[in-house]
Amino acid sequence: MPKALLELDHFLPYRLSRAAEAVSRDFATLYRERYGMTRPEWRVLATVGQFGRITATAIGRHSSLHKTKVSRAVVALEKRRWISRSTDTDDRRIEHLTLTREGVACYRALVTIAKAYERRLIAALGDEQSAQLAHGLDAVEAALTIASKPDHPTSQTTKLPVGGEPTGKR
Amino acid sequence: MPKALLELDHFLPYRLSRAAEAVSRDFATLYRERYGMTRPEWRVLATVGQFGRITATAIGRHSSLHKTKVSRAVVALEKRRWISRSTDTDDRRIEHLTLTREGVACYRALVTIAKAYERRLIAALGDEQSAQLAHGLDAVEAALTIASKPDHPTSQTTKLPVGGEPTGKR
DNA sequence: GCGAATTGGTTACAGACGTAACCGTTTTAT
DNA sequence: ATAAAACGGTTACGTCTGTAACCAATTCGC
Repeated sequence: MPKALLELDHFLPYRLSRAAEAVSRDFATLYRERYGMTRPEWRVLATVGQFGRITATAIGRHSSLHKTKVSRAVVALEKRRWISRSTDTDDRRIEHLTLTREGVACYRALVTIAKAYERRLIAALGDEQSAQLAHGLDAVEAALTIASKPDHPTSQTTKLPVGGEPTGKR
Repeated sequence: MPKALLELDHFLPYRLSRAAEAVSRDFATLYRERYGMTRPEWRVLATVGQFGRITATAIGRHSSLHKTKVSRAVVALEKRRWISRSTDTDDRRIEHLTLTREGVACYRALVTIAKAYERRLIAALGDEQSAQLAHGLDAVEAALTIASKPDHPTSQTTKLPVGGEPTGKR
């Protein structure tokens, strides 16, 4: 019978969550202090910036954000005049989003900040460990990032296949 | 001049956050469906289970949970009669937390589930990549997990030291 | 062509969150 | 000895979150 004890600080999901949170929080201060942006807003801006012209659902798919988060972030960014909408002419449900001139300026600044941060992070980790981390993350994504239930909350992540049964439950 | 574009899906903090979220969410279904527990409750239970007798602040420190989350989770777990409190006799501010009999039973079941999940996860990643991931996470923790401001929100994580200037970079 | 189902996007609501303020207790400094 | 500071823990409050319900526009099935 296996040890009835779990050391939380060696437990992979916990460690992953913990590390991600620490990095996220650290990085977030950079755009929060400077631009008063929230995490979803940063992601949406980054995604619109990356694609130039994109719809809300595509943003959600690409940035792993729940549709309501995207919707709210878009409203906020629109209010700041960083992005603007234009309804599609063929399908009037669709709204295309683009950066305004100010939006582009802000995006450029944020990209610079983001890249600088990533460089610093990688430097702090060391090239060796950074590469290992990247590989590990690749594997995680491969293991449970699949186009699953079309409606699922954050979409595109699946459960790990269940092999052996822990309890007598079925 | 560096490319004014950031590919979000190659951006390390994003990838880390995404992977962590996917795993967390996947794992969470296991204790949520079975026991109707929230993430903070799971962490608190796991921590009390691991240490046997522990205070609320120590739980927060050890499980990277904000003190209010710990407080609320403890209330919830107490209501389910899975943990119980006892005020310290020497210092009446301190409350020691322990698992009740039912709490222990539940903890044991959850540990089994957790370990099984971790095994499945590691199997899905492959031993090689799992090890790399673990090393990468070690590095992240080393890079920004330091006993910092005593009051800081989630405590014990620091900012990355700011070194060179982004603009004038070679 | 027309009702049912689907889709893009927003919103109402209830719960979860973090900040800050707080209470009672202990420690520190004088 | 006592006032101030520190500490363990809870709570009030405004914000953020996800679920589900919703609206309008489009597509599907027949």
